[in-house]
Amino acid sequence: MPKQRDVQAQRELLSNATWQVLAEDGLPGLTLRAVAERAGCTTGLVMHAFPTKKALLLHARDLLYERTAVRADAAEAASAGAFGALEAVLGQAVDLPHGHHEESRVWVGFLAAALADDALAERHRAANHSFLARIRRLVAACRPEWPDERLELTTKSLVGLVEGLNVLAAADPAAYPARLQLDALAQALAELGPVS
Amino acid sequence: MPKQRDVQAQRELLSNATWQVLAEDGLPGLTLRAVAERAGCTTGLVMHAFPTKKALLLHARDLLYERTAVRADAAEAASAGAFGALEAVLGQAVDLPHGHHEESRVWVGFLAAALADDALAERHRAANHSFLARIRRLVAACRPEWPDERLELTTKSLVGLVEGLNVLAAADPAAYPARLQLDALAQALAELGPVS
DNA sequence: CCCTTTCCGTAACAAGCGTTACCGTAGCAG
DNA sequence: CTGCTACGGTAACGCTTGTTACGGAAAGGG
Repeated sequence: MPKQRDVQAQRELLSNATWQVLAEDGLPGLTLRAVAERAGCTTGLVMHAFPTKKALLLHARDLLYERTAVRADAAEAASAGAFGALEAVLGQAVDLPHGHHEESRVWVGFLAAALADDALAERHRAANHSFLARIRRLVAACRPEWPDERLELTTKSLVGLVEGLNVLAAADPAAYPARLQLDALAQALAELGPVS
Repeated sequence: MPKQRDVQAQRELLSNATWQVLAEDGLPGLTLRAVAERAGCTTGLVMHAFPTKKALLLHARDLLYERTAVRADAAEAASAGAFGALEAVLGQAVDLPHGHHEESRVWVGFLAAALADDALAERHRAANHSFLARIRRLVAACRPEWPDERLELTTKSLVGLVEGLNVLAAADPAAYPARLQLDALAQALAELGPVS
């Protein structure tokens, strides 16, 4: 039983390197050699941890979704009441404590890649549907009397606003600072507040 | 005075081909050969019309901005009153009569490219600032009594919502149909309606 | 009708890509 | 300490990329 490795740890390391390259150099700069260099290894290791570049991208995309889901769970659990949870979950989506713009840039990169790759597109849709379901559940808890149609409209409006602000901030941080994003979110949430 | 060509018409043709390739094959498929094939010529013509690939992308980006500005002007001119103009301009941004998803895909592609290219990023910012100024002017006409801060917040919220819905619809058309986008826009515009 | 001059398709270039094959090597079993 | 085996770095492969150089063709002036 000679040398053994931790395949899962390697994949996580490489996925993290993928994010960093994607955030810094964008989609055209996302090459296996750049990822390997960022991870401190060579393409040999990358191709032993993943069969192909697409597999690496899919794993990195899945890991991004898992981490955002964990963060949203934490934000929701740390809040009191449905409205507070809604504020917390959406708020952390537009104002991450660390590396916010970086994550938005990564998100845009994956989105652009998904427009040309069905597998990536499906992961994007799954992640977005999961996020939509979470927000819809919280909105329904705030306004139990609302019919399904209004629930869906408000949910998708909130998600659209948050993702739109993130996307615009990624390309123009000066025009969309964190404070403005939070204010915009608060204004959008006004109709859902506990005191109607 | 031998053979002469219409350089401007060639550039427009190639920029249109660039959009089509970008919409269909995404950013990774945007190669000079693909653009040339789509335009019905060879790379020779492309490199004679533009000195480099980046120049082609910049021209295509500028042309996209000009056309959206023309459409917005037309929508604004055809409307009665500031609120009607606001509805028309934002409405045509989320529900284009022809090739809506295609244009959103192109927009996402240029955005992703801009994250790695300063020149493209500056064009994106300029276009977005122009759109912001237009919306802000119309919002101000609807609510002259509002202070600058609220004007800016509402303007950027509206633009964020519209662009967010467009981006999400580009990757998941089934979840964000045109009707839902228009309803979401109408809800966001409710506070600006002529009858308060 | 010819000639000149511009245009543009052809084909090659170097560089970089994802991927593959190979072999030195590092680490555990005995 | 020795030997075996999975690991991973090296280097090459074929392909595609953006870009360049060149030559045939086409069109307007004399």
